[in-house]
Amino acid sequence: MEGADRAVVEAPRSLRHRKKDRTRREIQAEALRLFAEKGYQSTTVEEIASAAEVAPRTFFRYFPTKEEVVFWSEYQPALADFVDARPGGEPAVEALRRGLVDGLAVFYAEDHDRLLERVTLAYRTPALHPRLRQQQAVAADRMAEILAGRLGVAPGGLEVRAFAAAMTSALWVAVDEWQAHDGVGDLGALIDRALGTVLDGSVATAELPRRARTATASRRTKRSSSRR
Amino acid sequence: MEGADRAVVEAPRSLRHRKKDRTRREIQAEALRLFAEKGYQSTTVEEIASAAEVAPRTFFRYFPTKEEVVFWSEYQPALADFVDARPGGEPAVEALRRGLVDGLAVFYAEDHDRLLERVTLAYRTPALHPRLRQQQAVAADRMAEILAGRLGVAPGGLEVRAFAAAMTSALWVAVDEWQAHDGVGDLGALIDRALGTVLDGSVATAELPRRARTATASRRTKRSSSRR
Amino acid sequence: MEGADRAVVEAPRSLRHRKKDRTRREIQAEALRLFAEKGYQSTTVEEIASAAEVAPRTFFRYFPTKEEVVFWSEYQPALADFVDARPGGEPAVEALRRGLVDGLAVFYAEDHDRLLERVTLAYRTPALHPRLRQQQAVAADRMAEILAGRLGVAPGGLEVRAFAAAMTSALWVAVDEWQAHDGVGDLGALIDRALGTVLDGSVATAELPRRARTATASRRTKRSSSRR
Amino acid sequence: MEGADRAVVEAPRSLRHRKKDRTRREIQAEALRLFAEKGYQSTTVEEIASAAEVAPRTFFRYFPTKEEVVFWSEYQPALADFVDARPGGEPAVEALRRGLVDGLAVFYAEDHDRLLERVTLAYRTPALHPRLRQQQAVAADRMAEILAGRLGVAPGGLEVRAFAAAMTSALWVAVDEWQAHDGVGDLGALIDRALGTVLDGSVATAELPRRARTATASRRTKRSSSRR
DNA sequence: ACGGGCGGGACTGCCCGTTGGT
DNA sequence: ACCAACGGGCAGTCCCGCCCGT
Repeated sequence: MEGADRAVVEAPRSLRHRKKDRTRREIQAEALRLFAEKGYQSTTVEEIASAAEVAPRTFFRYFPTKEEVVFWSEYQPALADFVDARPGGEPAVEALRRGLVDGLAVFYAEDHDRLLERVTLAYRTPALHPRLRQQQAVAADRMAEILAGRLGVAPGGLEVRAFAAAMTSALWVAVDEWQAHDGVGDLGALIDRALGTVLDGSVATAELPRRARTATASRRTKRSSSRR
Repeated sequence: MEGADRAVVEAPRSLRHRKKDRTRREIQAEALRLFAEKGYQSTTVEEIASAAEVAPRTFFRYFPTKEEVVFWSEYQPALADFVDARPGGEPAVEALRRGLVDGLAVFYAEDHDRLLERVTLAYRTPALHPRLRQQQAVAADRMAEILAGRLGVAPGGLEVRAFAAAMTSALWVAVDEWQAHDGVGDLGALIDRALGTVLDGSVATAELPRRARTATASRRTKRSSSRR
Repeated sequence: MEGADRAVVEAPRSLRHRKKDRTRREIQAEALRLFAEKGYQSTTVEEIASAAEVAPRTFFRYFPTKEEVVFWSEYQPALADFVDARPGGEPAVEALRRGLVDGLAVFYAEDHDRLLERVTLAYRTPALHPRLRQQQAVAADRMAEILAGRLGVAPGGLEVRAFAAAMTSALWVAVDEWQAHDGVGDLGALIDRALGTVLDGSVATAELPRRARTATASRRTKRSSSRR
Repeated sequence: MEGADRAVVEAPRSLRHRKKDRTRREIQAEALRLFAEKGYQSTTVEEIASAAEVAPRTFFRYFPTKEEVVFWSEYQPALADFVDARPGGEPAVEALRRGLVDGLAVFYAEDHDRLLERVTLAYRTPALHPRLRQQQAVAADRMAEILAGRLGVAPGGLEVRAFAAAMTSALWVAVDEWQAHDGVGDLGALIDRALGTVLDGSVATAELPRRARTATASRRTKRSSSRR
């Protein structure tokens, strides 16, 4: 019961704060609209500001960078927290897997379309990838902390960090796959497959079939840079 | 074995290219000197250019961005290639682990100090983290290709990508740990530990000790932002 | 003699004013601390405000500009007033010279270190030079008024203004010299030498030694910009 | 003969340079026009840029600050150089006085109106005073160098610097007086009076008439801040 | 009066397309 | 024909003003 409270019911903010949040939402809405219309790169902050009827200077008061307007959400989901909320009896990996699925329920519930819009925009805009990866890095750090907590070890240890980073990376591959199919398909199942692959060494211990060597070599040439 | 050769011995470039590389090295040397003196952020491209006695515009002809001057190396080692060069008989995970260690031998051999300087600069400069993570993402993609090749499956599959991403992430944690200790310590051993942690599931299946639950909960409040 | 008193003993301000002055001192103290740590330019008003635990807006209520926080002093000495306080029998130039020395006694007495800190900061920070020179200009105007009063002529006259400006300029050169040596050495003596040089014409009427002409000409090329 | 060359005939610049100078003149012309129309402060750089048909960014390539557009002149007169050009036989003070008058001849000759416009704008716009005073400070430093050269002493000496600063200050009072009367009247004569006042201690040694004391005191209240 | 929100203008840094000179 | 310089564009930061509510 208090668990639900913690996640959803916020203290009724002061009127001042409410107004600020409204402005922030307003700016984000206009920005996303413009991004959809003419692309992220070719939309300038000045255009966003004037569409939202604020001064350019004000835009930067609400969002420290242009990227942030894509990544901000009024209910910061913090996937890792759902892992933290799992009961203590579960093995770490189980808590991790189930915690993420718990989180997704909220994801799906709240404003599904807006969320999908932001995620696809982030994944499909090269200029946003740096920021996207930072998000992942933060998530990995957070995950390491939580895991360390569950296991009773120091959070800075190589093993914990490595494991947390590996899990988080696999997770994001699942999200990538999900958005690549425009959000159709069950994200939970994708995550299960992604994490599972790592956990049961099915891929790891497989041997190389005879003919594969050459196939690999020929594929090397058609790499393309995905930068910028 | 000739596979490894292919990665290292380059066709002797045309004289033209050699001259360009010399200029590139020159610019990089001046840039790294200035970065060490006054920091990455507070060194402007203009300063680098004038120190290297080229026009600012010319700087960008040699390096597409300011970041690149840190990441460029005349012998791009491409860790993934060393994995590719492992004999076909090995299980995938073994090839991966040993391939990386092979690569490190080259790393250590070639201009160890300059390399360490660039790596530590990249890891300790927040402004360079985005580019650093992109490097990792590219490595993960490459790894997925190679693994897919060895296993005879399509490189875009969720499972392969997830596994490759996970391994790569763990790898970079090891590198981070290594540079955090200023390059003392055996990078190979660190990598072994990092990858091993993921592969043998020791962390994954561990259960939560009795007292840990509460410790975790109490730790939640004192989170500090590690951004910027 | 009571003239001197008038300049120093202030009516005991209302309690309101006292509180304001205390806040002002508080802000100034934090600002000077930050300036010493990270330089004037790279310290933002916002940082100062938050260090002094006031709103940024409030900073500007106490100090009209960021510069002012360096130049403000709770006992504004107003050098010129000390000249004004000299007895009427003295020749103008004598009053001027002695008045300044009188003022310095107070300077030295009151919080010598804080004063030196502010003065050296002002002199060594290019961004503060404009404000510093304005200070000098105001002092020159005030001096012209006082001289005009002593001589019974209009204060706007060319001659009086020129003379006052000349004296004031020479005075500040002495101060500059003093701070350049970190405040060691007798400021009074430096001022005597500076003013004396102007008054006795020793420099003015000296002739050019034989060889100097060419030396001058050759020196012209190696001028370096001292700006910024 | 080469003396004249040095001052007037420049090496015929490359076409590139000529074009740059033309653009610079163009920007300055538009800026001064706008300043005259609507005042310095209320003219934005953006307006100037668009009037001159360049990008705002380009404005700053030509003039590092908005102030500079007022102070720049294609033939930098460098008053001090004219002092330097006086024959070696003259006493220093005589060279100084005559050198300045020599310089004025050129001033008057070249585009008198434009010059007067810039000078009056600078003197009558409080926002430009800081920059104006910096100009004076640079002139004083230059003067100290030249005097030191003529006298065969080090240019950093207190006496030389003090004397040079004093002379320069007096000089600028004369210029101020001149512009205050809209440029009518003989600037040369004003300068003679200003410098003369300092050199023959007429003001310095005068005694205070009986009644002056009180006059001074009463005047003290009506001081007004000339800031901003 | 005091804090806060907001606006605005100067200025900088990175990066890129174009053009003109050698 | 190349290639450096010129000019442009956009994000972002800082100082400081105005107006609002308290």
